[in-house]
Parts: sequence; structure tokens; C-alpha cells
Amino acid sequence: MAVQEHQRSPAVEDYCKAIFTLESRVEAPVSTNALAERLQITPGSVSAMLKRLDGEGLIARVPYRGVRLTPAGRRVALEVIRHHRLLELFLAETLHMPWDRVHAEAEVLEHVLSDELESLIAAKLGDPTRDPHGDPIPSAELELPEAEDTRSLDRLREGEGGVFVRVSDADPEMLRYLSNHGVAPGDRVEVIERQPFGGPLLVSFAGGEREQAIGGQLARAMRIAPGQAPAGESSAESSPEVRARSERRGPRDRSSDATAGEQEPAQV
Amino acid sequence: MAVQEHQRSPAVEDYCKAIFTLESRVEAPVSTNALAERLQITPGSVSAMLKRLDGEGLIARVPYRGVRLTPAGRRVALEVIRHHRLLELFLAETLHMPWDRVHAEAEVLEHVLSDELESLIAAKLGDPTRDPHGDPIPSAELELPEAEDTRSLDRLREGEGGVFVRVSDADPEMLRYLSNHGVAPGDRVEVIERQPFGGPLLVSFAGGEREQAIGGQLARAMRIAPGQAPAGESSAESSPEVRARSERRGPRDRSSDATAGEQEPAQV
DNA sequence: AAAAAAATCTTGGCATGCCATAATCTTGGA
DNA sequence: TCCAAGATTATGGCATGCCAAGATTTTTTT
Repeated sequence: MAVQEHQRSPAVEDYCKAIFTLESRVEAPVSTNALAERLQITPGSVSAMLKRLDGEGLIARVPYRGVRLTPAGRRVALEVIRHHRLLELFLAETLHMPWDRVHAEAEVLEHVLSDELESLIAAKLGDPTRDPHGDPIPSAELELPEAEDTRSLDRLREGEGGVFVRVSDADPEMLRYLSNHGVAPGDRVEVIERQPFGGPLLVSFAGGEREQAIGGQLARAMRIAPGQAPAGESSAESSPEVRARSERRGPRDRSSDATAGEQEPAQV
Repeated sequence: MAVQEHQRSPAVEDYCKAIFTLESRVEAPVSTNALAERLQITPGSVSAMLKRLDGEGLIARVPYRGVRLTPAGRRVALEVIRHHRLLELFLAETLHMPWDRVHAEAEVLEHVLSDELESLIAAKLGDPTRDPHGDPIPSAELELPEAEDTRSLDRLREGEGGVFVRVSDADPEMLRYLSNHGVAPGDRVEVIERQPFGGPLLVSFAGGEREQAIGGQLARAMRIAPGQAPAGESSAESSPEVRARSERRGPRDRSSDATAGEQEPAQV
């Protein structure tokens, strides 16, 4: 008499992850359309899948009103996110995969990681708490530290500074750019000058060692923790290794695979 | 005008791998039933899939007569096998996963390994040529060394010896047993005594250091290269690391997941 | 050999997971 | 009250599996 348990397919995991992310952006139910956009599938398909997830107890759904994750659903999401971020760090650190490519790779592997492999990787990395982009890694008990107090670089005024703590992993372009210019999470930043009308920011990194003009889109993706000293537990840990391999090949931009995630990039 | 290329799904890869293995056991077309048995699905499903693979040029099919891989099909098979064996070694060596569990893990991951990740792993391992069970790893150009001259331990007569070069990766039981008793590929073996009527063999390992009774099923799965010295390129390489972690927890047998592959275990 | 029996293979109908398109319904603001 | 945006419901397609019925090949029996 058990309730058709279906499977925890990659699709289901992706839905949970997406709902979790969207939900934590604005504290409100997630709409069908928002999900469809994020997952790059049609609203019709999303609607059908949501009905199923509801039946499986992963989400609470109010037709025409949106969905929220149940505790079970949140667990699924956090497991996948833990997988994803552990993998990102593992690929970067242990296999020396370039910073900008780990995301796409992890996106696939996250659905296939056994519990055993997960814990072996976590052990190998010393139970890390941040991935290479500065995103926090949920603990084995699936606890995610409170979102720290950050602003996007975009919102800093001239003279303000802080520590660059994270950046969306979804856009390889940006990551490649930052990497090529030797910028990595953990760096200290300060806004030297703000061009008006959405113009670039002139920013100094690493205590004035380097200066850099940062465009609006990029500035919006970069999260800055306020304060002079490396705030909280974040900074110094994950940065040195990442820093180590900015393989400057000149600032030439090549437009390649722009992964989804257009609007506000996905900072969970 | 291109021919509907479909996808190279996990299913397709598994079929190619299975055909490759069966084909190289007996030099003859592979039958539908043999495939069905190996893949643990019904002959009907196999038949349908074979028709498709034929259409895609991966196999040459003669209805009611069996199939053979085309060069394209063989390439698919070898890629997957390369993935599988690289992963096995990687999991064992880099992540210290126990010998008997790497197979199941690799079975899933092999279908999801990108070219880039493959080459990073190969690089990290120093372009190895043998996996932890002694199976040869196809080169990046998909060349597989000629099968060396081996016999199963089963077939050695009293007084005969050689080097234990490989064992099927498909049965965790066996691997756990060998591991628990400190036996690994690369070891020198010699048959001390043969009990008649399918009874156990009394075998000495590592130059008489240890003696061990080996039952018929296990003896059939262990491949021995003849000769006194470590034959060819095989032995000494992969063995020491593997040896290092035989984590003896007593010879207690627990019957767990017996992966498919009943008859002659799958030595490609 | 020829016929009968057994083994093997193929076909056709059906199910599930997941997505698409198109038509239809709800909701909430003008 | 009406409409447009958003959500939902058919309906259909593709991949992959199952089962059961029919076709073919092989083996055995006579």
C-alpha cells in the first residue's frame, strides 16, 4: 500500500535545487514561470512535474499560487548543493581543473555522486566549508550557514571597501575574466571611483596592489562582505589555492558557452 | 540530410561495452540472449535496441544470427572501458576507496565523464596502463594491448607457478576476500597442492611467504601469467599501492550485492 | 530425412519518465 | 467587467524497458 515512491531522478533533484535557490532569493512561493525560465523548459512541463513533486511530498503546492519546498524537499536540494560544491572544489583543487569550468562539470556529476564517494571527497578536502567561488558548502548534516551580510560590489560607494567573498559560478565568462586578472574570493577590494550612469567601477584589489575597472554586470555578480578585516570565517581559507592558478592568457575575451542563469545570477 | 544520430546514452554505451566483452570472449557474433543475460534485461528489449544500434552504424546485425561491433561501435566500447578503468584506479588510488567497491562506482561514472575530466584524471595518475584489478586501460588513442598469455589459476598443475596479473572486477565478494587475505595483482603464486574433484587449491603467494586455500570459483576468476619473473610490463606497477590497503577485518564473509556476471567472469 | 520439440529471436502492444505544443482555465488589475 | 499574464490540462513524442505472441533456427526423435 506504499505511495508510489517514484525515483529521485536528476530531473527531480534539479527541480528541488532550483526551487530552493529561487525561494531563498525572495521569501515567497516560487512561481511556475520562474522555474520554467530557470530550468529552461516550458511552463507546461513544469506544471506537470510540480504536481508530481507535490504528490511525493517534496513541495507544498497551491495551484495558481506557486510552490514551496517541504523539509523533505529542502533536504534533497541541500544534498545536491552539497554535492555540487564539494565537486567544484574537488575538481579545482585535486584535479586542477580551471575555475571557470568546474561548474558545468559538477552540474552533471552532482546527480551521480554516491554517499560513499561524497564522504571520501569531503574527507580528502578536509571537510571544507566554501567552494572555489566562495559559496558555502552545506555540512554533512545538511546545515547551511546563515547567509552572511553582503552587498554586490555594484552597491558600494566610492571609498567603501570590504572582502570579495563570492561570485556566481554560473557564468564561465566572468570567472575566466576574474581569473585572468588575478582576482579571487578572499581578496580585499575597495571602490576607488564610480563612473555615473552604469559606467564601470574603478576598484583596487588586494590592498591597492592592483587596480581594475569592473563593468556593471560583473559588479552585480560579485558579493562583498563589509568591514576591514577578513570578515567572519570566510576569506583567507579558500583563496590561496584558487589564486595560485590564474593562468593569465591575456585579457582577450572569447564568447563561448554562456550557461543559463541570465538575470540576477544564482547565489543561493 | 544527416542520419538521425540519436544520442550516445548510457544504455547505448552499455550495449557496446557488453558486446565488446562478449565478442572478445569467443571470436563470434554475439547473440541476443547472451546480451540480455549480461545486461539483465529481456531479449525483447535487446532485440529492439540492436535494431537501433544497427541503424546507427555501431553494430552489424544479421537477424537471428547475432551482432558484431563496427569500428565505430568498438570505439564507443573502448572509450567507456577506458573511462571505467581510469575511474577505478582513480577512486582506489586518489580517494582510497576500497578495492571491492570501485567497480560499482565506476559503472555509473563512466557514462558521465567528460573528455576534459578524463584527461585530467589520466594526467593525475600518470597515464596508467592497468587498473587496480590488473585489467589493461585503453590508451587515449583507444588502443588496447594484446591480451597477454594467461591461464586461470584453476588450470595450473601442482608445482606450476606464475604471476597473478588480473581478476574480474565484477564480484565484490571475491575482491574483498582477496584483499582481506593480502593478495593483489602482481603477486607471485605457486600451486602447492590440488585437491581432486573441484576441491580447493593450496597456493603459496609472494614467494612462499603465505599459503592459502583457494576455492574453484575464485581460482577460475584469477588469471596467472606464466614464467618466473614478473612477465612483460604488468606486475610490479599497480600492485604496491593496492597492496597497501588490504584492511583485514577478519575473513568473515558477508553475502551482499552480487553484481551480475555469473558465468566466466568478464575479462575483456 | 521428416517431423516434432526446444531454443532462440523478433514483433507488437503497453508503461514510465520527461519534455513540447496548443488549447483552456484563473487571477487580479484597469 | 474584461483582459492579459500566468497556470493548467490535454495530447503527443522519444527513450527505454516489460510481456506475450508469433517467427525462425536448432536439436531431437522417429
